Amino acid sequence: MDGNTAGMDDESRNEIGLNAAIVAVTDGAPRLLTVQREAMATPTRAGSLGKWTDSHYALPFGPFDSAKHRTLDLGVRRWVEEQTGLTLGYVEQLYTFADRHRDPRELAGGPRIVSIGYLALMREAEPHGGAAAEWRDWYEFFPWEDWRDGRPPLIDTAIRPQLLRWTEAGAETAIRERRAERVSINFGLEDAGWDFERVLERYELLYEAGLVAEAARDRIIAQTHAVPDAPGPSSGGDEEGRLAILASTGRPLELDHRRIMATALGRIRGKLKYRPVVFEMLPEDFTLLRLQRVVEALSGVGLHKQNFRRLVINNKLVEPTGQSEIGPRGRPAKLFRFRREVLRERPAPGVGIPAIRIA
Amino acid sequence: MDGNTAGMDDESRNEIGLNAAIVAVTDGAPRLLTVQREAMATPTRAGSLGKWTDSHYALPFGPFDSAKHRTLDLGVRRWVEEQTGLTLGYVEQLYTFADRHRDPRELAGGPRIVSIGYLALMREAEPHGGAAAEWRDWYEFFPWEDWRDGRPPLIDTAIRPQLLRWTEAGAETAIRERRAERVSINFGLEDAGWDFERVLERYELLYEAGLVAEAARDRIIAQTHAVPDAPGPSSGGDEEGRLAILASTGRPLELDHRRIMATALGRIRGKLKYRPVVFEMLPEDFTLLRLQRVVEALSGVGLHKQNFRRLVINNKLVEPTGQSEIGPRGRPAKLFRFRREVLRERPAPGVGIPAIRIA
DNA sequence: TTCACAATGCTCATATTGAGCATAAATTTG
DNA sequence: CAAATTTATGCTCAATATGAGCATTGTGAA
Repeated sequence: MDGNTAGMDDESRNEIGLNAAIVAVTDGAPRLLTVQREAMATPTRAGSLGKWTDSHYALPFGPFDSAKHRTLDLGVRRWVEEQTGLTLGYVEQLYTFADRHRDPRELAGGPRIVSIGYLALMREAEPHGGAAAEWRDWYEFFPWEDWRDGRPPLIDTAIRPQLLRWTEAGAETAIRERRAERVSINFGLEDAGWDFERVLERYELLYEAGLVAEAARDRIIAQTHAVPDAPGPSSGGDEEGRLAILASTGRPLELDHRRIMATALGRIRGKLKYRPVVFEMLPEDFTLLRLQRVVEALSGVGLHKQNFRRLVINNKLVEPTGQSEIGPRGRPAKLFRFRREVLRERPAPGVGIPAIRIA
Repeated sequence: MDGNTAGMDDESRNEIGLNAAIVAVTDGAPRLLTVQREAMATPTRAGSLGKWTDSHYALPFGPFDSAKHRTLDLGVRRWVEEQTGLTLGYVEQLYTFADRHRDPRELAGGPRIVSIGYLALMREAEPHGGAAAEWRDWYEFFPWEDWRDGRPPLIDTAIRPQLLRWTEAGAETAIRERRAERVSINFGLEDAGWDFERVLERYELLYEAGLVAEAARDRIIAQTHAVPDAPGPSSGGDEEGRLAILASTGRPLELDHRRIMATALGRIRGKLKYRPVVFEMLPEDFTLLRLQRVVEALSGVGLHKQNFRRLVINNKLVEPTGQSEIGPRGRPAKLFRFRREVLRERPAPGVGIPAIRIA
């Protein structure tokens, strides 16, 4: 170790990509801002990835440019603005990925990409930028994460069986046990054990088990380019069945963008509980039901209306504006606004999502 | 946006530094692993930084090398092993910083450094590596974060007065209001409002207000090198008083390492509550008091013994081993071990630190 | 008027949490 | 050796918080 950094050789210089998972909720639907991309430079055998083959959605992204960008998040803001015309408000860094053999650009022979993910929360607004920006329901990408109407059946019909098969296909006992434990923790049978924040862990498990389209994609690219030491055709199990379920494990995104999105989803769900981030996604005034719908959309669970209302009011997170909103039916709902003062009064104000209890 | 990345010019290539905040607890003292460094390449006017002038501690760190390192955290593990001889167990990524004008190497005319921070948790063990590795009590670096014996007096005697002075020195009303709010949220008067997780926010506030040694250091370096557009001598206020308190705002670290450490501390404190990470820092068997001391050391608060015990036992986080440990005095304490099964049973098992309540 | 439909208000049983008092099992002291 | 001291552990009680429902109140529509 030599104190100054002048001695760094070229190997230690890297390309840094900035990626933004931009999220909003409209009418109770959680949405992600995607940009449509012309067929990427990454070759895939057409049709081999099932019904999502033609889905070339990506997050807004671009390289970090230290000459132009004073900080990382200013870089993100700039790229997003260029690509979608949106000016971001609340922005938060998620995670930096740089795994070898997980990026199609690298697999295709390019340099290693260091990929920094960002989360941005938006009030609903139409994108009006260049690259065909478009909002899409985010449970399209993570169908197993939406529990608002109870446990999604596809977990037990499609995902678990394949995961168990993968578990058994492990070469050694130790590996099988380790896999079994991960499956049990992340996709366990009892609803009480489902941890809504482990979105990334679940996605990673599916990727490793070869059950999401990106895994198949990366494998194919690696084979095409004969990348040494790359993920081979995954260990054992029937390739047939595995490919068959790709269609039910959601829509893929370009590059490692679904991984970034998984990180984003997990982060939001966690943060919701102890920081008043929801209000970044609501208009100044809102009804309590509207607030509840946003929380439900993000957290993926349905909530008890009266108790939710009691919670936010007792915790003094909101205050009535005095006005009401007349709906198409039913009693008019009072309007509320966020009480910014809580930030000063309480350490960790959030809209606590009640845990599903163990019996 | 052009789909492939071949068009990236040199500006978008960056140096990436990997930094590890390695933490352990010994006898109730939370400790950070530091390496001693020969005088850094960054010139500082000797003596100008008060009593910490001669303190050249740093975190173990080194550049990310995409040829040698398969993933970022493998890179971290490698550097730490080389520099301290320690093999890391639990490792978690914290944050990636790349602000212009916050790194002495860049201020001194070098390229922009992208700095990725990692947190590692260790069981107590002696470092036996090269670079004079050494454990140091981490509240040396953050004296205002240790509330185990109540609110640290230096908050009100030294820090707040200076922060308030800084607040009033704001050029415009809007700036002053904004500063006042941040001070109130982060260093508020009522204990109930103290959020133990906002360690980074507090450190950043002190940095911006010029109240930590690193801020003075960066300012001096920037002036020495006549960096354009760099943080000038901070706005208004008496430079005297500000410099005077540097001695009481803790020991500095090289580069941006105290910032990384602040991130680490905040992260641990948050995670403690909902993931059983403490057990990474304890031996296989331990007494409940030992467990409690570790939690207290990390979280910075004293806990009610009986209630703490009830909490961990009722939540089935631990199980008795059947054995006891005979201490120098008093009734022997039963030994317990971590019940790994909770990971499968409950979504977010942790040792909940009771919040300080609002009246 | 009477309905259907939401929003709001309230109650009740069941945890969970905050504070202490009380007891048990060693060691040290007189 | 008995009493005091020290630490671990057990238990109780009041105050809150949470989970589930039933009840009531405004509105527009039939």
